[in-house]
Amino acid sequence: MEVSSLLQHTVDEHLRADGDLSYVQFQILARLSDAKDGKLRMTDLADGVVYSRSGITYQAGLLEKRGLITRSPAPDDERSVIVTLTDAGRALVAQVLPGHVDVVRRLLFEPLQQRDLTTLNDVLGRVRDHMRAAPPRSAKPRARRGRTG
Amino acid sequence: MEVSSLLQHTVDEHLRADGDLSYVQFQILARLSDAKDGKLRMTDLADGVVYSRSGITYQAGLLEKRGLITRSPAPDDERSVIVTLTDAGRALVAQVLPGHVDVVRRLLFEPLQQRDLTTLNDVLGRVRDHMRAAPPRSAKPRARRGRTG
DNA sequence: TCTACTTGCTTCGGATTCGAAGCGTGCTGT
DNA sequence: ACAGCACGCTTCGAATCCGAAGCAAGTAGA
Repeated sequence: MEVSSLLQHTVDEHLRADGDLSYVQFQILARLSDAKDGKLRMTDLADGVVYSRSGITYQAGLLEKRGLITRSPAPDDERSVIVTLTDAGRALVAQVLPGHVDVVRRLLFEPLQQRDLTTLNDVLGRVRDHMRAAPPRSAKPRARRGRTG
Repeated sequence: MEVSSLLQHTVDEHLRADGDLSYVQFQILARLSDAKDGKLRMTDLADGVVYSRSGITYQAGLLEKRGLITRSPAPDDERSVIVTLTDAGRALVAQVLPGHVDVVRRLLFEPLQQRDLTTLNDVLGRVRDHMRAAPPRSAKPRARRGRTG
């Protein structure tokens, strides 16, 4: 619980310094950059980044303000919003990505052997399958956030 | 980046439902419960939980309001604040801990073999050492948080 | 068509977080 | 003793996040 937070913090810092992006914003842009045509629905972004829907709305607002993405209604489903990576957005990803990869490599991958990576991948895959098999989605409305004090 | 967040989310939910605690608050209480006499300085808590100092102050305020901890000046250093776990705090940890352990076991440890755990421990230890050896603490004051919009 | 339910997104309110700045306290060198 | 710096904590302002509630669009059944 300390390795992950130091890595997280370092990555955050690099992204902030090198492109004024939060990690979440970077994830969004990266996902778009991977997607066909650089287009995704809001929901797909949210599912990918584990965010709440409202969180994606918030971040998309920020990214749109900066001209890194655009939002437009989907032609086939009037409810959906299609998020599109702009040229500026693509350029920013290209600018930040190498340094990001480098940071992660230096902090996480460098001390590992190929054997470790294989094992890690294996293990994480098993955990993922296990979670998918029995998703603990219950969200009982007990004991809300604010105490009534 | 999905395994960890689902685990995190599930753990959060359990702690909230079972003791109205955030994960961070649980970490603080657990750390105190491990400490000798149930006493720690604010700084030691912050270092353990990776928090900023101000974050610990905030959470300690909440926990103190609920009577789970107390804060008192350190006898040997007038600057320090000693956080002490109250009986109520200790009781709450005892109430929440079994379920917490159970959640983590079911989600994370169950699908793993003993061999995996050994490897994971090994690998994480190596990463940790690597990070400690070359701590990337720089915090350049470039590109602050708020854009001047 | 009308109703009820589902889906996709946004708005709103509140909680949590961080960093910078501030304030005492402790330490060191002169 | 005094100046200067380091340390420990809190306060403050702003950013980021989530869940509940709301709204619009789609879907299924009578």
